[in-house]
Parts: sequence; C-alpha cells; structure tokens
Amino acid sequence: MADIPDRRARRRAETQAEILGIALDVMAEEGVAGLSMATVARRLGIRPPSLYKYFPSRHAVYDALFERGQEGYLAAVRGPGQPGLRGMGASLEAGARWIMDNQVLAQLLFWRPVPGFSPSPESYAPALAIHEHFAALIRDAVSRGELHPDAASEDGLALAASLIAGPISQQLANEPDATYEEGRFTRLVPRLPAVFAAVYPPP
Amino acid sequence: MADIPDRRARRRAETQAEILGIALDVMAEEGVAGLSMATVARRLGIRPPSLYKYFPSRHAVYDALFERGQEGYLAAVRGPGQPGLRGMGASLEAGARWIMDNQVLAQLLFWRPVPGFSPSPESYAPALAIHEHFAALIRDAVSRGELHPDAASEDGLALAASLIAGPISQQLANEPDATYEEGRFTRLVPRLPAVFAAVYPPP
DNA sequence: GTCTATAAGCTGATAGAC
DNA sequence: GTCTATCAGCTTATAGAC
Repeated sequence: MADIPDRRARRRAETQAEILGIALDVMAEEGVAGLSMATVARRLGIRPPSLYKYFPSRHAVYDALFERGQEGYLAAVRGPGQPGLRGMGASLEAGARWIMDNQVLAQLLFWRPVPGFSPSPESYAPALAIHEHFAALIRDAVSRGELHPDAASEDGLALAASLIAGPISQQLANEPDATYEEGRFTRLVPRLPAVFAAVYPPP
Repeated sequence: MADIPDRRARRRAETQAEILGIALDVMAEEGVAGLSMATVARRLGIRPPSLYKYFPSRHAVYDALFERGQEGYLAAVRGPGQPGLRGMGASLEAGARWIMDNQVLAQLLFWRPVPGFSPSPESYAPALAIHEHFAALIRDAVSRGELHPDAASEDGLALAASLIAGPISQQLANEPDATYEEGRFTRLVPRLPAVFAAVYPPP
C-alpha cells in the first residue's frame, strides 16, 4: 500500500513533463509569449481547468521551463570536461549547439520575451553555476600560462560572456533555421578562444 | 482649395505618428508582443474601429515601428562620420547608446519577439544600409593599414557584427535598466575596435 | 483527478449610420 | 473620419459535481 502514493507521484511527474513538452511545441509555433494554457490542455486531451491541477498558473509553466532550460544548458557546457583554453572552446561549442537545438528554451533563458515573467530564484540558480563553470575554465587557462591573468577579472568574464552571446544572438535573429554547421555566425564559435587569447595574451 | 488635401494628409500623418508613440509606450509596459490595438485606441481617446483607418492591421503597426527603428539606428551609427578604425569605434558606441535608449525598438529589430511578424522588404531596406556602413568603415581601416585585409571578408564582417551584438544582448537581457555608462556589458563597447584589431592585426 | 459550467474579460476586426 | 454596435472567438482562472 505504501507504494501507491509513489506511483501517483510518478504519474503526476510524467504528466507534468508531458505538459512541458507540449508547451514547448506551442511556443515554437506561436512564439515564446504566445503560450496558451487552453491550447496545451486541448493537445493533451484534457479540459483547461484540469491543467491547473498540475501547474497553478501560466507563469509556473514558464518557470519550470526556465529551470529545465538552465539545467540543460549547464549540462551541455559541462559536458566536454576538458581543461584550459581548449576546454573553454569545447564548452562554448557544446553550448552553441545546445542553443541551436533548443531555440525556444534559449529565447526564454537569454532574452526577455514574456512580459511580467521573471524566473524564481530557484530556477535562476543554475545560471550562477554556468557563470562559475566558465570562470573556472578561464582561471585554469591562466594558471597554464595560456591567458593573461586579467582574463579572469570581472571585465574578462563579461567579455567572454559577450563573445559567445554575440554569434548566438545574431544566428538566432538572422538565420534561425540554419544548422550549427551551416550558420554564418555559429561558424565563428570555434574561433572564439583564439579571439579571447588575442585580447588577453599570456605575459 | 488645393491645400486642403495637404492639410488632411498632414493631420493624418501626425495622428499616425502619435499612434506609433503610444504603441511604443504600451510595448514598453506589456512586452513587445503584448501590443493591443484596443489599448492604443483607448489611450488615444478614440474607439478601436477608428484605429483601423490609420493602420489596416496590428502587423502594419509593427512594420511601421520596425522601419522607424531601422532608420533611427542607421542615423545613429552614421552620426559620428569619422573614418577608419576610430570611426568604427565611434559608430559602435553611438549604436550601443541608441539601443539602450530605444530598447523596445531594439528588441523588435534584433530579436524575434512577435510570432508571425516579418518585416516587409521596404522596412527591412535600411538594414542593408547599416551593413554597408560598417563594411565601408572596415574597408577604410584596411586601406589605412589599421587592419589586415581579411577583416573585410565575409567572416570578418560577421565577426564585427557579432562583437557588437554580444555586449548589447547581454546588457539588454541581464541589466536592462542600467544606463550606458553603468552597464557591466556596455562598458566593453569602447574596447571592441581593439579586440577586432587584435584578431585582424595589420600585416 | 477529471469533468461541466461559467465567470469576467479580453482580442482583432468589420458593417454601416452619421 | 469617427462613431455605435457587434461579431466570433479567444483568454486565464475558479466553483463545485462526480
């Protein structure tokens, strides 16, 4: 008998995951801000009121997607697991690929397309881990003598974040349908470590 | 008698401009995608149907704003009118300031926040002039021996566009309320010509 | 947990009198 | 050119029966 609540919780979690998947589909078709609870309910095959048993509001759906997105992006940039400047390049490329494969989530994470929605602190937490991941890679590259120590300064980190945001932002806005390989701007991503090293050459 | 149609046309153009101004206010408050014709009409003090005498659809309002934005941004980057690498820096800074001062228009221009809206070819035309403006500045810097000739290649232009898009995108998403001077990312803009020159040093 | 029913209000857009 | 009236439909969200 004790496992029945577990099964219920599992079913519930599965339904919630299904709802988030449908929500992503709707956002891909109608725009990130065009998410409608009624549309999601229709596609899931339930009535709109029943949806509110799983998510108390539309914003709660956005918040869950925001968290899922942050965790997906964090996992992507952590994936390569190589050290130093080479590791930075691998992380940037993995992150760029994840963004091109998850454009809707990326818009939710990196732009502000939904009026009135701000992520909850819990959902925002992985963003800090992402920042720390790149900071650690840069510190590692500095200690290996691949970069000038100033690269690990606040300005250096801001520049690194901007270097990756640039091509990604251009690609999403101008050629959203291109693959990572085809993209006129994603093609620049492998060059970014060299750009960064040119700005902060080792002493 | 012949001037009466002119006066009518002028009044009409004034009303249209007023409508676009109100639309910008609404978008600033409700999000770019949250523009509502009824809200604009209410604030202008007319009934919603009357609005359709000035703009045939909601998309037409977006299109007019898109064009106004492109022209404003073009005027901003053309403003400095200095040559070479120094001129590139001045244009980038002027463009970044314009964007921070016109964030709603910038979102419409550089992101894709409105599902189903694509600018008409006429409204998109100034974008080509903007591209050509920066291409000419880079060619000029090359001919002055400030940059390697490769800077004027397609990849070089894409990199230049990405270098400016990066800090701007980060600033808008992470610290939209900061001024140009305060911003953690806009602060990087004056360094961008040097970054570009470090990637394409003269031979 | 899902349903019916419904609230309360919004939307973009149009017809036709004045 | 602006108005009233209205269409046809949508929205988020809730109450309460089953």
